Amino acid sequence: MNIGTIAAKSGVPAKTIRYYESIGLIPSASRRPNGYRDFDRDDLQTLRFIQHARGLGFAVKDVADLLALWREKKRASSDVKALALRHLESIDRKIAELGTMRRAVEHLVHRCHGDHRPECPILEDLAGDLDRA
Amino acid sequence: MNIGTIAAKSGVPAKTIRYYESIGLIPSASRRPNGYRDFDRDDLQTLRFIQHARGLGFAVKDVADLLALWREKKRASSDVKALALRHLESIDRKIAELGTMRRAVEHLVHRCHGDHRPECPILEDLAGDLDRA
DNA sequence: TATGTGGCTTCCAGTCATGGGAAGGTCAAG
DNA sequence: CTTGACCTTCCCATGACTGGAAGCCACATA
Repeated sequence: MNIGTIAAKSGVPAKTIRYYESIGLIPSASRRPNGYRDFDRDDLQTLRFIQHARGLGFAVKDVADLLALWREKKRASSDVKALALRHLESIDRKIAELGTMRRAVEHLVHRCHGDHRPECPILEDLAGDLDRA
Repeated sequence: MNIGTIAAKSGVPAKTIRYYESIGLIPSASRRPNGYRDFDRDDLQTLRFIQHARGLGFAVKDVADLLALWREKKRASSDVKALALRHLESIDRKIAELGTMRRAVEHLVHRCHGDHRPECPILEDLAGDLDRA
């Protein structure tokens, strides 16, 4: 299977597959006599695994750990769960941060008339009071 | 005012201030005979403005636009509001995306026993069914 | 057989918003 | 006079790719 084929089947762009190979996330694909990479069904399954994990927001480093766990038949599911829980917490932190921003921005937006006049509470708030802090 | 002083007063690290100067977000600071940058109260106000806007999640490019609007006395507040609304929408998109991830990850976490055994629904789900798609 | 098109290869650079650290000049205190 | 805390410029690294150049390879058509 050429890289373009496995890219289409896995949803991972060819460019990204080469990148994953270069950082060691996936093993180096075997080569045909003409130098082209040659992928098989195992590679496809690995790339789909990666694609799913990335889609859930796992960092590439975490995906590497998940792949190792996946291949390790003597793994403890607690290790997988711990990794996923850490990820869940990091998602929650990001959501909380965005929520704080969202409320602040929305508050500003609501106070701004949004017409042809220059007066704007958004800019006034951003400017703040020079003698305040 | 030396860069370290304005860094402390604005909350923007000295390193970042030099970077902002290099990309033209702030004007080039004047220099003392010894080559040190010399900042004044206007610079401090500008950096505080930037710091607030960045804290609300505005991209540096957007901050540049906000700064231009701030300095433009003949601005229309509708331009400021439009920019803020676009930002609000981008925040909402990110929150929605993270929310989707959160639900999926949480679902997996709940189904995983998390003990010494290797069976793990998280890995099974990530692996998917090779003959499915 | 020549030519075109598309796929494959490697390598370099850019993205975004910094942070780290090296090499070297400056300044105030002890 | 030497320390230590500043300041300067410069280049490299981050994360996770993406774009593009230069050049080979494969196959279909004229």
